[in-house]
Amino acid sequence: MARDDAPERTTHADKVYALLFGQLMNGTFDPGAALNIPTLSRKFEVSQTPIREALARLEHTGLVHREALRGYFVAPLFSEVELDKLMEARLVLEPALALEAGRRVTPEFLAKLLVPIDDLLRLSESQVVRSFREYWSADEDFHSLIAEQSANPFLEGAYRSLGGQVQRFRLFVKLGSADARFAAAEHRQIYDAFVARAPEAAADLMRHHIESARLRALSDRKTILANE
Amino acid sequence: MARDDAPERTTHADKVYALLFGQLMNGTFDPGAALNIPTLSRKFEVSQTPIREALARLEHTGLVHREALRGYFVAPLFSEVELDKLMEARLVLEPALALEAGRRVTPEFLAKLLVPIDDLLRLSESQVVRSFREYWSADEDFHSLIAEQSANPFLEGAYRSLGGQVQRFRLFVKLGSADARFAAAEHRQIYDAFVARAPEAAADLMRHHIESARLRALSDRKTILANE
DNA sequence: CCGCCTCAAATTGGATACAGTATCCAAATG
DNA sequence: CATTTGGATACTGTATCCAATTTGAGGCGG
Repeated sequence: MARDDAPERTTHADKVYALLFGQLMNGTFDPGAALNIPTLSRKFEVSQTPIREALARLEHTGLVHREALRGYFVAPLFSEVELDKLMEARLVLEPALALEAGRRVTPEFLAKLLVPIDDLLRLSESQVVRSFREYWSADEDFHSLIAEQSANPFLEGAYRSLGGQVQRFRLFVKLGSADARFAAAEHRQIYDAFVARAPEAAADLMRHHIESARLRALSDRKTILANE
Repeated sequence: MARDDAPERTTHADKVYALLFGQLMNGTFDPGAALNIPTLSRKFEVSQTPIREALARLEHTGLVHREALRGYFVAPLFSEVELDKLMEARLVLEPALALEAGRRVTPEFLAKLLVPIDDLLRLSESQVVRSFREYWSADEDFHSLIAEQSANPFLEGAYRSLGGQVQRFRLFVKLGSADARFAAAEHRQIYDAFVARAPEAAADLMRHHIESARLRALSDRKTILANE
């Protein structure tokens, strides 16, 4: 009994999944907070069944975790150690993704890749204070497009299995616009390597980019006390 | 430490998950077969809700996939191309896991690792024809223990995101006992590198092991026509 | 070949059973 | 008299079931 009887191609469970995903990304919920099903059911005005399914599917993103017979909870924030281990994992995966993507460069890929690069550059040069989400969205798009272009679903899947974690990182680290400028420049160098059809160079530059990001993250790290 | 002294507390959803997982691993279902919820509900004698939850959780293993408004299906078998890409992904992840594990070698780790190594060796020398599952279980345990010892939950998670895929591979490739002998020997070499506290050597040997396995898989490859 | 009809299956809504937790009251203790 | 403690009770939330609704697919007649 949907109140908007438009021809929906999406199920309630899909909509709840998307809504919760967005809210978790935006930090709407406190880390560790309980996600109890009857409350969410009332909040989203659907019954408990689609909520339950959406939560089950969110579990593998790392944004939500489940304790048997206790329910679902928002994943806790990262410790410094975890942050470091995440970056180490990215250091393993992303150069390999860049290498494979570099072997499959197409004009369309280059065109699509330019969008998040320019976005990040523009944001970093803007005097206006922007939300973290904008920076991260541009950064994430860049890395995500490369993962896609690797043409290896398993490698891409392994990268995406870190995806939710990467976003939780977003809530823990304050990225200054100076950092964003560095990142934008590094993205551009990787792009240039793609243009030059130099996969190994792209992989090396990606390794360097992530190592730099890791250092920036560890030095600039601050817990989020104020809101965005 | 919660100990279940009086009532053993497992939910129906957990039991259904474990049962389905085992049956999917054993190839009880045909690839691509529909897994419809009412039928499973009758079969396992529980209602549809725990079935639904178990399937949602199984989706992340790659053993099962879902099409919106059409239901759940057993994942299809691998093509040769996919098999190759899976091995490529393992080639990225597993040397890195071996490297990290090699930096954290403990006597307990070595002791636990010896078990699947010996199992595989014993199986490969046995004259009796054994089921694929036994070979694969020993092989999987070996690699899984190393992933665990890496002490990087993200890297380990990325490896495990391939886990179900690795098992689907099992249904596609016929591993002869000759191959198992090679694998057992290679496992032993990696073990020796761990004993010698030589992480880089362990990583190199792991790379070599997976490359060899890849070649063996591609040359020996046969679709499964007969059962185990 | 096309549209209608029928059926099976997914999806959803709500009700129930059950367990764990918090709360409150009163008796016992210092 | 204040404080603590035992236990009963209310409440919250998960896990489960079942019934109702909606959608998709295939058969049948035009």
